[in-house]
Amino acid sequence: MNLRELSELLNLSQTTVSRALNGYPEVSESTRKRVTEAAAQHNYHPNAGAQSLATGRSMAIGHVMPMSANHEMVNVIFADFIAGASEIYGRSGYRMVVSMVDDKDELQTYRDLAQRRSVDGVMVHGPVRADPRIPLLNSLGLPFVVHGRSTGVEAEYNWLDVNNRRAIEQVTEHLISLGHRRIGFVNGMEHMDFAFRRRDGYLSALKGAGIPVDPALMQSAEMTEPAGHNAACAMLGLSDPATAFVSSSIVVTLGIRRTLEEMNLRIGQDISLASFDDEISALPNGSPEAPIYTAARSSVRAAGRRCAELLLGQIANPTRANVHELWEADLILGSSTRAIARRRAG
Amino acid sequence: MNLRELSELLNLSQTTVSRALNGYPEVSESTRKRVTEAAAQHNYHPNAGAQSLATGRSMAIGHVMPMSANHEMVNVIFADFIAGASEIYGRSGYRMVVSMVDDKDELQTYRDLAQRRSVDGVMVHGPVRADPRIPLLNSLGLPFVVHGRSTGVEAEYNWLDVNNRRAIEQVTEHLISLGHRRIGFVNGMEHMDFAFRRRDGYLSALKGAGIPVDPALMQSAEMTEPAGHNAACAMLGLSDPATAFVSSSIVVTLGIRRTLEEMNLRIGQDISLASFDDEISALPNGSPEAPIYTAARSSVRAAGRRCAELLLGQIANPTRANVHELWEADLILGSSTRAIARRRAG
DNA sequence: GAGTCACCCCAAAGCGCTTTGAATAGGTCA
DNA sequence: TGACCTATTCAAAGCGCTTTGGGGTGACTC
Repeated sequence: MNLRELSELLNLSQTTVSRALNGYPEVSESTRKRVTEAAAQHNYHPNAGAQSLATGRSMAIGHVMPMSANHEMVNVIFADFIAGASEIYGRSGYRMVVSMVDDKDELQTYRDLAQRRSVDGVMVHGPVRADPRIPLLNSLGLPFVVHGRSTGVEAEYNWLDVNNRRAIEQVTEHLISLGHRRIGFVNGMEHMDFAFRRRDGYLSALKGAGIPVDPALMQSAEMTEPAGHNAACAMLGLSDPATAFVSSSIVVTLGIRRTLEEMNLRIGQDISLASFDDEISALPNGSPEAPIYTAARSSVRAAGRRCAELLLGQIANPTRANVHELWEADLILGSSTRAIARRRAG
Repeated sequence: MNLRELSELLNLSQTTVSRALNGYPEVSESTRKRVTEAAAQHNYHPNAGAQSLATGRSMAIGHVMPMSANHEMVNVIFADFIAGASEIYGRSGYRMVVSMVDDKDELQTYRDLAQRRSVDGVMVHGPVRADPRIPLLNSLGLPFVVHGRSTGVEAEYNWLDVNNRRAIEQVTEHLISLGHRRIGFVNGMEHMDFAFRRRDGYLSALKGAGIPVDPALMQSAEMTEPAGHNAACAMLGLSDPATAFVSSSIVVTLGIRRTLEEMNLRIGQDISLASFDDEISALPNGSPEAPIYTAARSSVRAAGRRCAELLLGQIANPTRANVHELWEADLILGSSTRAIARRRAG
């Protein structure tokens, strides 16, 4: 069933049927009703390719994930983010096209998307420092929103970011206020912009308290369970071991926790544990009343929703000024942090 | 830059340029070279909508996720699955379009996709028992592959499934062989086909060993960390408590583990823990040499790759007979299961 | 009763590509 | 030299939709 057939069926022109379906005013309510009913009855939906050819709009948003990011936690975060974004797209009739590409093909992928007009805009995930995608997309004229920011890019662009620096500064300050001075920092890969900023926050908190920086208490690695385990093993094995940890995600925290168990150390009592918490849906951090981990929390899914709104807004109104949103993370006090205690024997 | 402009630039007809780019034989190698070079230089890529209109193929695969499944673990699994599928799509020039839809709209979404011709095939995720999507897709004539199976659907269709029944039967048998008779089973939602089959496997292992079934040792809930925690609390609080657990995923196992810690029970020593392990990339189950959890393991990402291959094969050759693949999970023996021990005091 | 205005509807062009069927060159052979 | 291939290239139609620029019809005004 295509438009021509439908219009013949109704004894109307294609124009009228098209207008009726697309809500144009110059068609009477009675014919509109007749048309929409017939369309529903015969399950008519306009051909996507034809529509995009005729309108120049594809009604699709591109999400490009570099494969390398895939090995990490980013994968899980990505899932929650697109779940949020999808909600918004769905409401506005947009589809989401996801491509996972080799890093080396990534820029070419954007050029390709732009040239083929297969998407009306793109979402930029996991920005690194001086991210080359941003100037490229600006030059391509393809609307985009960055989830995060990129230090070292002076161009203007739409972004929504969590105040990663402040969030980690805050949890570190919290640990310091509890008396900790040997605080292990288990960070993500620091070429990623968010990890770079978190490092800043950690260092700034130490500096504010006059605590010397010990490189042995800082790790930068993929945000996985084993990475947390390794880091904790190393930092607890020091002659002057860590008494607390700041971790980059709940998954990393699970790895740290495994180390504590192996060493028979009790969370909260013997060692304090604070995290950045992306609110991954499968891994809730306890109940709202009784959070397990002290954390700086910010919902990835909510970010996905908002980024999608910003992007659709930009597409609807291309001359709109760029939007920048900096979200503060919520500080959640859980049972995993306590005033410093002497290490248990054993 | 479109085809017309490119052809004018080269002083060739659109036909010749199109054929040169699409590898048709009736164009000389010298002009083909000239054309491809000019196309690369001007970053020409054919307009997606026009191409799909002209060929009738959209070069896209649809992945529809019902929103309800979203709250669960399924989300994380979904991410790994599509990462695998993407690899295959990318190689063949296919794109992936993802829609997350309200459950009530799901069937309509498939009708819509088929009618609009916005995808050449779809992947069916998270089949439930007697899944209505399967007969619908069959009637729509849209090629599809089911990741899993659907008990109660007698129609023919392509599927790839893990032998969930046998996998859980095996880990349960393993626990029984270690002397456990009070084995808690923390399952996913049993309207999902995979969970239904796993239940079967659990029951069959008990039956084989002549162990009575205790409903208090069986839970069916979403596959989250808190669900594991709750189940473990309940089953360890019984007058005749569980001495071992079979869990439906590593995430659930983490919740069980939390309960054990709270109760000061040591994994492996005081309580045994076995899981189904989907090999989520962010949550590796220890190292290959030293797995933490005893588990039936099967890679979701590999399944994504294979399902994508099956689907593209079906599209390329629509008259091909349906393919059914049943994968056996690998039994991994970790340090979390041991011969039954008396409960520690305390 | 002619002119004016809404209101509703239509024919046809055009989006950028693929593909059919035909035309043009350049060689070969009798 | 002209007929006949073969190897290249081309003009034009068509995919299914939107949208421009009219046109007809009745009601209403003067």
